[in-house]
Amino acid sequence: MIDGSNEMTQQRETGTLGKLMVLLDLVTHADRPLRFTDILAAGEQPRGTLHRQLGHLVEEGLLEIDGDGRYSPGLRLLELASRSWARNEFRLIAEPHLNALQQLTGETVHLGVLRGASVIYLDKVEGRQPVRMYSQIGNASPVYCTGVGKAALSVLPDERLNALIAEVAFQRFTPNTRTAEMLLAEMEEIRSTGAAFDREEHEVGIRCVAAPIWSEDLSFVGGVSVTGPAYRLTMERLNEWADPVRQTAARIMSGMRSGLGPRR
Amino acid sequence: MIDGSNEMTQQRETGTLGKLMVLLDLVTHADRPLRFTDILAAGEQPRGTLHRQLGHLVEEGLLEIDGDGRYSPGLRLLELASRSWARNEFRLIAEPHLNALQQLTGETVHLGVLRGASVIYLDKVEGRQPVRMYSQIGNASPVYCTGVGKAALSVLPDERLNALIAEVAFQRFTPNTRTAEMLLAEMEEIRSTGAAFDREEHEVGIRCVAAPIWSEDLSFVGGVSVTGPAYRLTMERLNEWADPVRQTAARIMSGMRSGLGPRR
DNA sequence: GGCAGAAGTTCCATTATGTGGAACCGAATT
DNA sequence: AATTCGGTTCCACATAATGGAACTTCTGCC
Repeated sequence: MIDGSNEMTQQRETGTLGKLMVLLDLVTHADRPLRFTDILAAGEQPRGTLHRQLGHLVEEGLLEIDGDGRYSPGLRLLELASRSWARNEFRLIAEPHLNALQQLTGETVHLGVLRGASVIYLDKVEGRQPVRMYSQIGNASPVYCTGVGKAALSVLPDERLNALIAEVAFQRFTPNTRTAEMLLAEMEEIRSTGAAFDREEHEVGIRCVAAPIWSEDLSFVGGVSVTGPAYRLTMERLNEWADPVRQTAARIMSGMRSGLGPRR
Repeated sequence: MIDGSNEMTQQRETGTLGKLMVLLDLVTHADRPLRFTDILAAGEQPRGTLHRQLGHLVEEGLLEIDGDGRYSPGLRLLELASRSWARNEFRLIAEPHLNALQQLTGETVHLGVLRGASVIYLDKVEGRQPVRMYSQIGNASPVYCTGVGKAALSVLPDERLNALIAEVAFQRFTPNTRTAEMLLAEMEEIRSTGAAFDREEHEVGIRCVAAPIWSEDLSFVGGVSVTGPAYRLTMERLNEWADPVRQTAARIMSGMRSGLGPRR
């Protein structure tokens, strides 16, 4: 595995499971239930094979099929994830600190983890909003345009950083979205200050300040952030909050070391 | 497949996937990260086999392994579930009605679906409390001691009802928890009134009233409920709310029929 | 420090499982 | 009645999973 050029060598090394996961991804990523033919057309597998594979996934509850033969994600996924979330050590350690940060700032606080080239949100604490919106938890967002993502990148060694950036397709979400070059340039600043800003780079009108969280061996990299509407979160305000955010990150890391965190 | 006695015939019919799911379940159900040996001791597979299987699951992100070689559920599960939840048709249809019911009662409203002998909570709307998403969502509870569960059972044909009850191991959570016989006896009442009560049967001090929701072909069975502390939810209060709960269920069903629901 | 035992990893001949082309079915469509 | 389309079933074949055993790496423990 320590062959310098690890380019795209890792394609499909999980045998049967890999093929099934491709299907699962296909169905969960679709914005509507898919018919057998739709999936067949995706070209992954021949008819007979596909039919059996889908059958197995349905049997296990990972997919569901309705009367019209349309496939959607199954409840089993929720069940598995629920447990996975409830018992996640990192999240449990972070929870009280996130709450404290929310109280202090009054804005929404996020906890995220780097996974491949995406940030997965592990937790979210909002104020008293009566209206609950899209939960966000479990949601995967691109690294390069989220505070947590940029913060996480900043602690990676150059080698891993470059490898990761190389495999990302940069998409322009707002006029402020970073390109690969801009992102790399920004790393220096983030490394020295220990805080990353999202200046409406993912969504117009949304700003955020984030700090990285990482395990010693970098097997684990993530971050914590405060997010809010630009009209409330002026840049001065964001700067003010950089410090509490960094402190929160520091406390979580200290909890990980002393606690049950991913240690060696 | 149409062999009248479909008893326990369905064991392990999903080949390789089935074996992997057993492992996934094992790890997600454990209350701590498991070592290789722990899983080996569960006796499912011989060493070599198990090693490769775990490797594949880790590779796909369904499991994670820390520096100490301890396995826990992976982030990929959250990612998959998040999408599955966000786009769930049934949940989307129900959402506004759940909110309305919450407003009306001021108590916590749940939306659940029957899956095997468990109720999986699909959504939860609480009052002003900072919403902890996933606190309950995806959670699997026994059918026989939750309002939603009992409501759901009441719309099943006797045959399916009996089969289901036969395979459940009844556990006594509180002095009020129903036995199989009591549950069956109660069905008559629930069927005629269209409402099911949980009179502190799952947790002491918690009551709830629920109404069933089902698709015509019964491919889908669930329910909606209002839950709260016994001191606020007196039995008279619960009776008062039976009607709005039934109405909410009716509205959701009507939404399913006209909307994109699981129709034929 | 070195030894013993346990925990974890790798190997590879065997075989069970998944594969996929082709035939089949049934319900819409013309 | 004939045709197409979406879905399901079948079965000889190839591939991927299996699992026993050998090997390596970690842990104390003396």
